[in-house]
Amino acid sequence: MVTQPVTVPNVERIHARYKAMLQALRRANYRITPQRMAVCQFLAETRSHPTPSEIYHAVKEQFPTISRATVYNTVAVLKDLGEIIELPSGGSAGVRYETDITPHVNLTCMRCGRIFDVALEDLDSILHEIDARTQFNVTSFHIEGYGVCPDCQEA
Amino acid sequence: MVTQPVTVPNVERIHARYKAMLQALRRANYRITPQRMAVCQFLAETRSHPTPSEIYHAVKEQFPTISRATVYNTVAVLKDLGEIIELPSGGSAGVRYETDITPHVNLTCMRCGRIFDVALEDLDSILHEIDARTQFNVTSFHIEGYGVCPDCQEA
DNA sequence: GCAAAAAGTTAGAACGAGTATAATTTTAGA
DNA sequence: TCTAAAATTATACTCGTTCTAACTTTTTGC
Ligand SMILES: [Mn+2]
Ligand SMILES: [Mn+2]
Ligand SMILES: [Zn+2]
Ligand SMILES: [Zn+2]
Repeated sequence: MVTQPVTVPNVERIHARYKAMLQALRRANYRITPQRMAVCQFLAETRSHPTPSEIYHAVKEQFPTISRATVYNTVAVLKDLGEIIELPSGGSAGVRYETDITPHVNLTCMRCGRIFDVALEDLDSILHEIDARTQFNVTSFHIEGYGVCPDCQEA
Repeated sequence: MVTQPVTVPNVERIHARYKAMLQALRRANYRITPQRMAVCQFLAETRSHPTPSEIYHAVKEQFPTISRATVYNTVAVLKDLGEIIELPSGGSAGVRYETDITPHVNLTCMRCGRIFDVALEDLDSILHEIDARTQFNVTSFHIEGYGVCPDCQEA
């Protein structure tokens, strides 16, 4: 039902994600800078699948001197570390970042542009089937659906 | 095994796809121009998931006066008609077009960049499950896997 | 502590995919 | 053949992303 499986209270989940991101940076010998902390904080809080520009503006409010280059650099590092996932985009739209790294399906509304999360069991049965049928070494995969969200169907 | 289910001989399949594209254009009252025929010809032949730029250069060899705008216009029309599918892309890479509209999974090799097709049964059982679990009206969806192809694993 | 080296941040330039525009050419149908 | 509508073309433009070089901060070695 276009909701995320809420098993952990939000405040705790956010804090856990934030700590995990910083921990991942530390483990890979990246330095923990105020800018990176601010970006991680925002990414841990949001559920909006933000674009780099949205991250930039959000962080800028609390941290007015941050530059776009730092945002791009930080998300690139977090992506390499597997803490966030880059969502491919079509046409001239920019990329978005997936901050919920638990396997799920993203449904993009072609009217309002929002992305909704759907938990689906057996997601990795797909991975197993691919493994069984190819010599390809698949490290990640994602499923995107496109259509019209409930809100936009009414209007 | 990173192959496409070859049920129809290639030459016939290509010709059938080509005719289907022109037919779709005609049905929707688009005019059949030499430029559109050349683009459709290339799209029917290729299995390379080409970018607009690759289409442009390929068609330019047989049709030196074609412009990029015409390529963009033509693929937009063919996409609207459902004859090709736009594959979202990450970062600064351009979109690619899926010319095989039968449901299958695309596996992208992160070393060599090639995209491989995998036929997978139960693809639309996923669609059904999404339907059952959401109010979202899903019109299309696709699955992409990322990893290392057999060739690149050896090297 | 102090200097040198390394890593990170920053503003702005550069790049390139994709879109918009307007003049010209071509098509389809009467 | 003639005409109106549609398509093609070169070009300008937009904007997301990457690159660059100067500057700042942090770490390292003495
Ligand atoms: Mn999501
Ligand atoms: Mn494919
Ligand atoms: Zn919507
Ligand atoms: Zn490869």
